[in-house]
Amino acid sequence: MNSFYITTPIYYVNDIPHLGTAYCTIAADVLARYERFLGKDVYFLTGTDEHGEKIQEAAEKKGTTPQKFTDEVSKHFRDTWEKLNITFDDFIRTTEDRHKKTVLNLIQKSLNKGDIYLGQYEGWYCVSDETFFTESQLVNGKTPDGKEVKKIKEENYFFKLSKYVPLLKEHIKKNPDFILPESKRNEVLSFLEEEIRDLSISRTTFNWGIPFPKNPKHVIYVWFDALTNYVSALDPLNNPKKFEKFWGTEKNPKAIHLVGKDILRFHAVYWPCFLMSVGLPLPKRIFAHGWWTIEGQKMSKSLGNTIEPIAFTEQYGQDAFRLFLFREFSMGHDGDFNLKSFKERSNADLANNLGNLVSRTLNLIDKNREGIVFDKPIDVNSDAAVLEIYNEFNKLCDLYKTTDVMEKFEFHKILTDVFKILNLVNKFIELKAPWHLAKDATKKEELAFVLNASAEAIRLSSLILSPFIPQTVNEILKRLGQEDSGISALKWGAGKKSKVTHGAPIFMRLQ
RNA sequence: CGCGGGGUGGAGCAGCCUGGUAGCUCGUCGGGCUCAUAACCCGAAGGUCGUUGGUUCAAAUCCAGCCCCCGCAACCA
Repeated sequence: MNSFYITTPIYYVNDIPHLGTAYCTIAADVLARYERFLGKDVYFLTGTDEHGEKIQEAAEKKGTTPQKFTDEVSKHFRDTWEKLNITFDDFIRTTEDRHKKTVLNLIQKSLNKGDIYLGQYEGWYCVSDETFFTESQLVNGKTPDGKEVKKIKEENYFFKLSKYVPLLKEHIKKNPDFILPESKRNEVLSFLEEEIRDLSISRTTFNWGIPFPKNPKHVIYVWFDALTNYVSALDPLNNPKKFEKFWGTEKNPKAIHLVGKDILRFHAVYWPCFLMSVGLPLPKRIFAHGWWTIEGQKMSKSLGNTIEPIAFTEQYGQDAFRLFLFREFSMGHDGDFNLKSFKERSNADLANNLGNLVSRTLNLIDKNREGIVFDKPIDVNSDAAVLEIYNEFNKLCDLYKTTDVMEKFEFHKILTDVFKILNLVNKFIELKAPWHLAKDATKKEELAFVLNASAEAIRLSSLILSPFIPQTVNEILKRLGQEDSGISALKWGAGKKSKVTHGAPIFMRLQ
């Protein structure tokens, strides 16, 4: 079945959307748009994580109920993604019925299997910080900043994580692309070499959450609750067909989880073990992306240096923002977000290279060929420069279509190549000087050839760029009189005869 | 011996897995073009790819040691 499932983490509602969450969500959006372009049936899931002690406290502070509080923040996330043109197919909230029911169902399965037991959680509690510390976090028997701690015992449910670790190790070793990038995979494997303790999966210290089956004194803690969203969104209880279609099978898993590096362990260790316990296939891939600093500094609320995605894109444009995120750094590494690089990158790629190429080409077609384009086949073998462009495109299209590069989030590889080709086209125009050809009545054929070839190169580049800069690409295709007809149009010569519209610059330089 | 990431021309990055002309953007200097968004094109200067040693006909790329920088309490992707 030609289906595809991509997820972002569900974002915790004690914060609002910022550069980090936008980065992750946009990356998932790029992949979702790409897969749709290939013609697949795509399910793109994002959402919000709404339970837990912090939410309960935050609601109390604001003098409201947790439900009202989460309704508000969750809506803010949803609105933000909609304004950013994120093409998510579903938005799950952990406070929804479909989610709660699925969580309870999976917990019950795990209970039935004997993988969950009631035990004692022991930890060092600091009253003034209201926080638990592990033995290794303590400094001279006190918190890192020197406060008193006391030992506390709490009754918790535990999940037999250790039981599944050997199976998980085997799975990771057998499937080199299960956890990516490779450095993160190694990190997980080395973590699994350590002694893994069973995981505490319930709490009795707060009640904003899903009550534990037959023991409502306990609330299901974040692991079993939040992670399960990836399954509950597909509503396996009510819609098993949908679930199978997008979750896939053991032999053909579908889910790609995109996560931040900070939550990799939960996704790469806890989540697969839960799935094994309840007898569901594992996801196809877990990809951990890096973090952004802002103007060289760590992003933090206290510094007040967070980037607010709506305000930023309203000022500088969504496409410039999207492109920068994936062009400047490779995913999986950390990067720095600074305005100077952002503007340089946008001007170099979007205004000077792509935008100006579109301008000069459309203008020449408009003035010298009555706006007619793609009226004759382009014989690529008749000209060395066009042949080079053609060959580069074939290589790139092959790479693009395999899905291997895109599904490993190696976006920068594709982007580097596209802009290299666009640069070749600028060189080609310079070499042929169509503005001279236009003055010579005997060179009409050659002029047609040059302009058709340039337009074709622009058309193909646009299609490849469409997941990354969808608005700009829409406009370019519109001006070229072409429709985005998907993968079938992604081959040299597929441009349809039409009349171009030569409008204002497609992308202005940023000052 | 804690863990992880990184050290590539002035700045920021790619290349490293699958050894074999060191590439991209910006910046600097000189030139060209005039269709186009002060854009576009050409040329030049600038790197012993952190360091030492090893493997190899050949190493930025593989192996070993060393040095330096960053992250590893919380908010947080």
